[in-house]
Amino acid sequence: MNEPEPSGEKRRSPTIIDVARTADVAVGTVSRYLNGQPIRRANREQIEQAIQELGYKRNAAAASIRTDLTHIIGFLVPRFDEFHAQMLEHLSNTVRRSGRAVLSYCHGGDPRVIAEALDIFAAQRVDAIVMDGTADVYDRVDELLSQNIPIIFYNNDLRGLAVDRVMVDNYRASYRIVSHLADLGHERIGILMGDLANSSGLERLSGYEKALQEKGIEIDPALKVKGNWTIDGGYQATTRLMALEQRPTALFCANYGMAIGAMSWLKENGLHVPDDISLVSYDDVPVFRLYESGITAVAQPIATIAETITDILLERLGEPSNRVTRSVTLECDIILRGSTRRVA
Amino acid sequence: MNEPEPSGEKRRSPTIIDVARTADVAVGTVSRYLNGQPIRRANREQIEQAIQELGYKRNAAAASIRTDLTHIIGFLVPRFDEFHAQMLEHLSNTVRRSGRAVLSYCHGGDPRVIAEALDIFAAQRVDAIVMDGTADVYDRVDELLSQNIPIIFYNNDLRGLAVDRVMVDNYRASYRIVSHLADLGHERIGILMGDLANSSGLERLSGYEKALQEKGIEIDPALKVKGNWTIDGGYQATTRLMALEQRPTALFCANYGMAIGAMSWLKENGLHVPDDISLVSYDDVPVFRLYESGITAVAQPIATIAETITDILLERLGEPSNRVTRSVTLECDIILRGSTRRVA
DNA sequence: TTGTACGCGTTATCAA
DNA sequence: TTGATAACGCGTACAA
Repeated sequence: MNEPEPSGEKRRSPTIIDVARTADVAVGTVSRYLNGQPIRRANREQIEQAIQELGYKRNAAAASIRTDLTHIIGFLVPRFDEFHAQMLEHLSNTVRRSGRAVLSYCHGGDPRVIAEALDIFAAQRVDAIVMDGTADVYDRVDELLSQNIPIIFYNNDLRGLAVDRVMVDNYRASYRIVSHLADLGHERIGILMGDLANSSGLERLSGYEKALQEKGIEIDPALKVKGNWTIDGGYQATTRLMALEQRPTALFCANYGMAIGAMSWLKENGLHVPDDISLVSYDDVPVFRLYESGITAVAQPIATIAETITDILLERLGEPSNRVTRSVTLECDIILRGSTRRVA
Repeated sequence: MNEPEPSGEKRRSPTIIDVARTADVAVGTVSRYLNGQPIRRANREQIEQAIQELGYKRNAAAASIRTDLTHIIGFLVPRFDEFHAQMLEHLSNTVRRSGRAVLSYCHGGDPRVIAEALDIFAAQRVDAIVMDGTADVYDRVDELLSQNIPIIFYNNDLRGLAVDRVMVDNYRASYRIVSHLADLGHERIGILMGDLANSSGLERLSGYEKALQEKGIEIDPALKVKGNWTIDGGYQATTRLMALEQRPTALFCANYGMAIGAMSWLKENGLHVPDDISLVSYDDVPVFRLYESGITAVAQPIATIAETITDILLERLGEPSNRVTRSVTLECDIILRGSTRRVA
């Protein structure tokens, strides 16, 4: 349509052919140099000089078309909250050591965006996909798997798929932290639940219920309120819990966002932690050391999760494909601070 | 080396040729279909069925080798703290609307990693790069620019490069919030500075100084302490400030991380905000509503920053390259809460 | 509108 | 080791 703009137009990058010509060697030799294979010393120097001179940069797309390797890892999460952002940072750093980069996508819970993300990952031919497992992806993940793209679930699981998994023991950590509340004499413990379509949401609830059962505390359905992982949800949930005839004396927030929401409500209504109500949360963040007398929380081993994911990734990408999936479950720490108190 | 594993091997994905053969049309027709160009109705149906049947996914690398367009945006930041994580989330969502995805890299302040990231972006032939400007990149950015890769700086600037810029008015926001402290009668106001190699670090300091000058308050060098943007740095800086003979009566933390560090120190030492000391911070986060009586803070317009970046990006990628760079500076809001009080 | 054939920048093969 | 050349999957002139 337009006549070719001689200046300004995206200038053709120099190619391996240009390098070969400038260095006066064959393209095959340059390719071998680029891939770290041994070549004659004199040629190496010629090539290095030519690359420098031309400002040559290998075209990864052209390479991947032959090798079927892009050195890109797809990373799919619902949102970049504290937890997922930290995961991305750690994951970026661990996969970087093997020369890979992370293509991230954030779906906000929208199934269409999830499908879109997986399509893009497929089109980009990412070497592997790391994702927060969620119910809406079953078919598409299965499809990707059949094309032999390694997939690793973390945070939330989805049974029945031949993927690798790196999870934390949500059940046990919740059980422990709620037991702690019960040990302090709390019998009316409210839970701000995440989405129960997520395995972590379900497991954190189960741990809560188990702890109560074990102490012989009746489980009151009115004390189980959905907060949908968000600040707003946590706020609403707290509103409902505190409107009960028999208010809870302690709150278990199943993630950081909902804890913020709960604390907002409490603050607005002049209630203090732990004097007026005890509060514990999943996910430990730096501010939890600061708020009131400190918030007792479950600390997920984020660095270890990222390292484990990367280990599995490298193993998968190294070996000729091995269909035995790995499943790792890591323990969380309970960080005791001052947000709980004993009740009669 | 290994004999070819017939099963398990990364199965060849179906190609456009397979689709053409299955649909009994020519590859050109399929290609036109994929790119939304008009084709005969009967063929369209054949093709759609073939794609479905084969599970065909276009190979983006092969396409990009021809079009020089990858639909990938490179995103380079020092770390994924609250601010940058929110930026990534917003940026992901805005560029998604034009079918693009974000390849992110996190350099942790290491110049070698920065160089590595830019190399990878160049090799991947990203359509554009969005990055936090920093001094260590001058030459490499210039090189990228000469290859006509659009680059947009945000958060921190670096003069003398033909890049687009989306910044906030750090100077003015700092000036306003420090003036607020001065208006309340504070004369010894400590500043926890970020890295002065960053333009935002420098500008926030300048705004602080300007506010003091204007009120006729002498600038005491002892009240200006480096915190290097981190929690630890903020903690250390506060330690030094509070060890002064004449302690500050107010603290201006130049970012969220350092504010957390400062608040940690204050808490450990039994000082309350604002009764014992006033505190304001750059970067607004949800928890600032909660801490003590709320933290007065500068709120950056993150959504608008991301939208502006995307607008510029789309304009750049649309037009035949236009060398006039754009530079946008956005205003920040000052959110007044309860972390300051009047002094004699 | 459709089909053919070539080119894009790399890697991989094979003979030298 | 090296050079020559055939793939790789897709876009796109060009002729039909």
